[in-house]
Amino acid sequence: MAAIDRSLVRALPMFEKLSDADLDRLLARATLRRVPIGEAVFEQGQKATQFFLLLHGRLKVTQVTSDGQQIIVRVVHPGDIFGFAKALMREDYPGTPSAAAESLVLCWPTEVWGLFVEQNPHLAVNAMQTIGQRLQEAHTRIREMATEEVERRVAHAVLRLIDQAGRKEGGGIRIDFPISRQDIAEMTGTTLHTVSRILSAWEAKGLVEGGRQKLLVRDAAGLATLAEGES
Amino acid sequence: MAAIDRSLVRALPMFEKLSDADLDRLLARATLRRVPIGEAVFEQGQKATQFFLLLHGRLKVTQVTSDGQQIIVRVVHPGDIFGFAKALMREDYPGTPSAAAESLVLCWPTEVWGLFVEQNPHLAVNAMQTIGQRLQEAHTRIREMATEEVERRVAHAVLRLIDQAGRKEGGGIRIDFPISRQDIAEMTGTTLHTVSRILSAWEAKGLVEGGRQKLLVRDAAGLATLAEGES
DNA sequence: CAGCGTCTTTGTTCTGGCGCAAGGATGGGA
DNA sequence: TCCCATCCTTGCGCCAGAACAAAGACGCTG
Repeated sequence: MAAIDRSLVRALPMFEKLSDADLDRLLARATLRRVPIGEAVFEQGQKATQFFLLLHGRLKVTQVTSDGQQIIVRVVHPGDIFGFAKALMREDYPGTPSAAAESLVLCWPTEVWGLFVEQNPHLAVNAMQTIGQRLQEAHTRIREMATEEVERRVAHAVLRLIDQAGRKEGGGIRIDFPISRQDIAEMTGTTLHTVSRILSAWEAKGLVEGGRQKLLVRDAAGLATLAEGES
Repeated sequence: MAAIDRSLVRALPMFEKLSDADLDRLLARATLRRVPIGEAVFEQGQKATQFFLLLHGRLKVTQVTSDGQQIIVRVVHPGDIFGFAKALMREDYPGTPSAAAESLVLCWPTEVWGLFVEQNPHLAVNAMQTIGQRLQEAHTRIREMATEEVERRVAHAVLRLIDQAGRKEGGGIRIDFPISRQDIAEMTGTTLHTVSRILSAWEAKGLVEGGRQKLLVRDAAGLATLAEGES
């Protein structure tokens, strides 16, 4: 399993209250895995045998419908745990997380989840809060999809992205991993064509600056205004 | 706080592994509240001071957008816990649960949540599974809203309803609480007009039977076929 | 640096379902 | 019993955005 970078793990809020001994015990059960761009950590429908923690990189979790349509359910950022289906009483993984950027993942066998939570109550509480936040986010998205039109949904999605994965750059905020129009379309329930048109319009207004698999937000405030309604 | 019907509580899966003594300790901190039709247990945005368990009846949880649009985020069924925002690190309630049918609710102050989980690990695990299931459901809904057209979404929503709140009745399955076209519209992200049209069409095909705030599903299988695609 | 696959842009056509409008049914309350 | 508040149905016009189509642009590979 090679050397697991303890400082990376230590820095995560989820583990900050853990004793060194407990942390070591956890890490002893873990394996480290490098995931190159495009590769999946596991596949939707596969039996859940492990759960994971993203140390570095970026994953997009997709679900495929029976008729082949694909959507992006969420984006996994460094420090997030994912794939803990077993803890939720599921036998299989509900989605496929694939690497949008070169990623580094910690893997534990599902049996360790018990250790994870029993031995250390914060972790359980923390995990619950995490899921709780995701639930909120999901509800927000449902509300957006139900009530807002496409342009506002895209604006919201982009704002969320720069919030979660924004890096300051001369004259704006860049989304810090490769993301295509298609991806944004799958996050907002529309088509890449429509997204492209919208981004072009925004670029003309000086709100953003596009590029192949790139997006730089020039005027986050303007975008927020747009997202909130009155265009 | 009057007499809390212990048999009602005992029957819930969430508490089945709890000792009588522990159960009593929990119930000692609870208050019982009757919620008449149309009334809200609490309001969206209100500070979270309590969490709840629905003993009897039916609640629909709505969220209102800044521009006044309303959607139904979920339906609370007997045995479900709800409004535990504090456990998820939120200060306020994210939605408004109002009674679709005369309801009976157990209320605990948020401080008791600690007791709830620490004293009894199953409860924590159970709560987490519950949230996990909701998260799944939410993702399913997101996927549906993103990829399916209105008729299929409505079909899915109705199927979920008869699954969660169906009561057998001569020649079909009835949704066991008052539900309007408007409600279904708010669950599927459409308008009551469209829902009405769809239900009329279904009625003509012999799939369902409508009525004021009523819905009887005559042919669940047919509906399922419709929901899955090939019309 | 030429070739190719992937990603993006932009135009045109077409349609699901929303907005608007009007009328009809149902049940509860006085 | 009648009235009134809700709730439901149905018709019609319109438009956001999907579907279809076809070029362009970028960047990687050999």
